[in-house]
Amino acid sequence: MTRQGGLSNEFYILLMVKCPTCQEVGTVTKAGIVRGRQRYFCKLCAAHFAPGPAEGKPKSAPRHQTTIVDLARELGISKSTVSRALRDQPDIHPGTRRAVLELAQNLDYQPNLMAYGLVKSRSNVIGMVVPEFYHYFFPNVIVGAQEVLQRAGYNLMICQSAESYETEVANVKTLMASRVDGLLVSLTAQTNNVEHLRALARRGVPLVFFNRICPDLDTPRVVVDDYEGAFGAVEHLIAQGYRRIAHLAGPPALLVSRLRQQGYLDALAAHGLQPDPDLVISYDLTVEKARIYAQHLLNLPQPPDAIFAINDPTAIEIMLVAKSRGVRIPDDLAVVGFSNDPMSAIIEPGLTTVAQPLPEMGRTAARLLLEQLSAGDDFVPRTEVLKTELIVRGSSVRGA
Amino acid sequence: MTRQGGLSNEFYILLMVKCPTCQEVGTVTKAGIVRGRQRYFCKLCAAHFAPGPAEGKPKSAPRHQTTIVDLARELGISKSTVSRALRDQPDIHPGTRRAVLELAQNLDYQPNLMAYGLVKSRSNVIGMVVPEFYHYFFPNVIVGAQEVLQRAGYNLMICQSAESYETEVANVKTLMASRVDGLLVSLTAQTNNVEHLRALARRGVPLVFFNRICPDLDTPRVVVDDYEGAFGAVEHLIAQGYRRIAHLAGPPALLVSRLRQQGYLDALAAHGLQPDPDLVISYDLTVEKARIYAQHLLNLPQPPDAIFAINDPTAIEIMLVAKSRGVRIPDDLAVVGFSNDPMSAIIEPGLTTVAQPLPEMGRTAARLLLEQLSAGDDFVPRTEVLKTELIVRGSSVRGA
DNA sequence: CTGTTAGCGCTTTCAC
DNA sequence: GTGAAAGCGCTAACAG
Repeated sequence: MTRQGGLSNEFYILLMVKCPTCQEVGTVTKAGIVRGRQRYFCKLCAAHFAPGPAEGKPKSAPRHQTTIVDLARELGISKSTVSRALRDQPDIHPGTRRAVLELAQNLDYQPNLMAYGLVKSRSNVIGMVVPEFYHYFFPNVIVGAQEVLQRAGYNLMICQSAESYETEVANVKTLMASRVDGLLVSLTAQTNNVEHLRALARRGVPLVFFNRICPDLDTPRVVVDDYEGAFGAVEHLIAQGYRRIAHLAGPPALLVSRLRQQGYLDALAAHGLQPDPDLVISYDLTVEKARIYAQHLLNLPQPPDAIFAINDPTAIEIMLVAKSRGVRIPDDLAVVGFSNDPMSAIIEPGLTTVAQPLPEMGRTAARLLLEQLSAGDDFVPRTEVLKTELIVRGSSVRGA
Repeated sequence: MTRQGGLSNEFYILLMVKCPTCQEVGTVTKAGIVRGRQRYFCKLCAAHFAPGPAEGKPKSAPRHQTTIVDLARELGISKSTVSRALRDQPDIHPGTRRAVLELAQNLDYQPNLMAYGLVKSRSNVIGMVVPEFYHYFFPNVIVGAQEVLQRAGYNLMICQSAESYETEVANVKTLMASRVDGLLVSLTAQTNNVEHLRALARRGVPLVFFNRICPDLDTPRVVVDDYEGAFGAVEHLIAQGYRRIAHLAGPPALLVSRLRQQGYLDALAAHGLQPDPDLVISYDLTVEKARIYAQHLLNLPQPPDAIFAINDPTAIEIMLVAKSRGVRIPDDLAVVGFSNDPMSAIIEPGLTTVAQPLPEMGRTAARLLLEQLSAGDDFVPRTEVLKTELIVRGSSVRGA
């Protein structure tokens, strides 16, 4: 019996004590675990922390899952009749149906989706590929997508590409091996070859991109109005009196980056501000780089008086750097992010940010996929553009 | 052609403009989209935002996925030989193997995992049921679990029970219908009937609990040392001179809650402090309730001078409430959380918290499952206890 | 209304 | 070395 956890030792004890978990006082009859600080659990609770007794373990596990053949045999009818009864088909004797349903219930029958999928050539599983799900963004999109898909009888299989192109390709491959019925994809920041996806699209595999969409593929897409959101955010900064506005942008490979950057530039232009190339930096969205570029911007001979960041994690990193240097926000420096990550409400001052309807993005992507699934070749791909909303907080309002 | 997004209108334009996306200047030849603020995209970019032309769309999609029969036919050999070649079995002519592998490559053959699963009675999919994945906690556990499982050739199918018992039961059912090879489970806060899981355990379905474990089931488990972590956190508060220490606890249904609470109580006792029942409140982990109870505690005739919270979201809510009332942290009130959510480093003052090795928890749970998968009935369940670490920040250190 | 038959894509004896 | 045949659990004609 090996142990990998942080445990040190274990032995049997017999002692009158109070169990720290359930408060029961009595004789400790089971293995207790000794750690730096000694604790004695009651029988029940000790069992949770000690290796199980393997007592009642059925040696030859009755691993068998009930099948329709079992039901048929039991009822003395054919398996096709069982199948029909189970799927509520018209031509079936009510009595038979009732009997089947009842037995299925009793024997805890669960249809084997693999067998079902094999004959129907569909898995009822949707694959999803996201770059990461550490942050606020993707988990919330996933939640929305799952809501819609679940309701439609689909399961979600989620893979994270970890912002790696190779992993993304591998993920897609794995999902296709599982014969997912469709794919929800948000590209990595380094994906510029989309042959792995183009091949699927060509083959007719339903494909929906969201957020990190693929410009070269004629598939449905869900995005927020990044351009508009960025434009509005920068316009807000200008309205607040900031003039030397920098932009910490994402990698140009992402359309999102390009659109937000263009929104930034156009907003400056619209208000007669000359863009300064020194104030626009594209980076790879890693925390370390965010810190470095924030430092860099603040070290400039003529530092910016405001920074519009590609997203909230970036903006927050900027704020932390600024604060650590004694740069006052928003007096010396305004900061605006993108996403309305909960952190933006927590940090002080609050971070002004462009909110995106995340679960709605997931829901929309899922709906688009379902539509495509049912419409088949008649489906005409389209792009859904969701609205953003500027959330103004202290980081961009002087004297607030 | 219907539109659901926030779009208003669309029409065709012909104009010399600069595309806001790619900067290309030229004649706009494609559908542009008019919004509140007008924008004209270049041909390429416009395509992203306009409904696709459905031009090159192959009407009768060659949806067919290559099978081993295709390969066999093409090579004039039997499908069994192809099967053997594909899975690198011994008795096969090197030349045949090479030919098969090459053709498979060319025809982009992907084994059908459903068919494979059907004959092997295994899906190579692991199911996971988590209460939520909005917060920091579960996504990070998932990442760790996925890392290990992926490497072992398994896919993860994740369901969220949304802290609802019924949903949890439904999730487990769905996953079992997909014939997942094993289950990674973290219970909802309201699950006190575990028959749905006991049935699986009895049937020999590999089952690992993590974090929100099930005390009544003799399965492998992964937890952090909640008792110890809580004890240490409260001991720290005492060392800092706080004496009237409250505890905002989780629902007693969760062992995690009970253990942390006991750690709290024992730490008080160990330092000769009398626990005050008014200062211990169990709640359901919803934000609204956190706020209410935080208010309640601060409204007490004799309010606490410190609060140990069941987790970081709770602690942060407490801090927000305190700050909004002008209660100074840590002078008037110390706060300690549990989890080391990134927010705890962002909020001011920084939140002292008990860090848990999240991805490690996922990895350990996955490893335990894999072990069980390969050991079968010989597997002896055990509980892995991971270490916590107290991260001391400003919220609990006076004059810091 | 129900049973029979074939087959989804793959692995696996068992022959040759 | 390779092929033929059976079968995983289920659905879907096609007969009765």
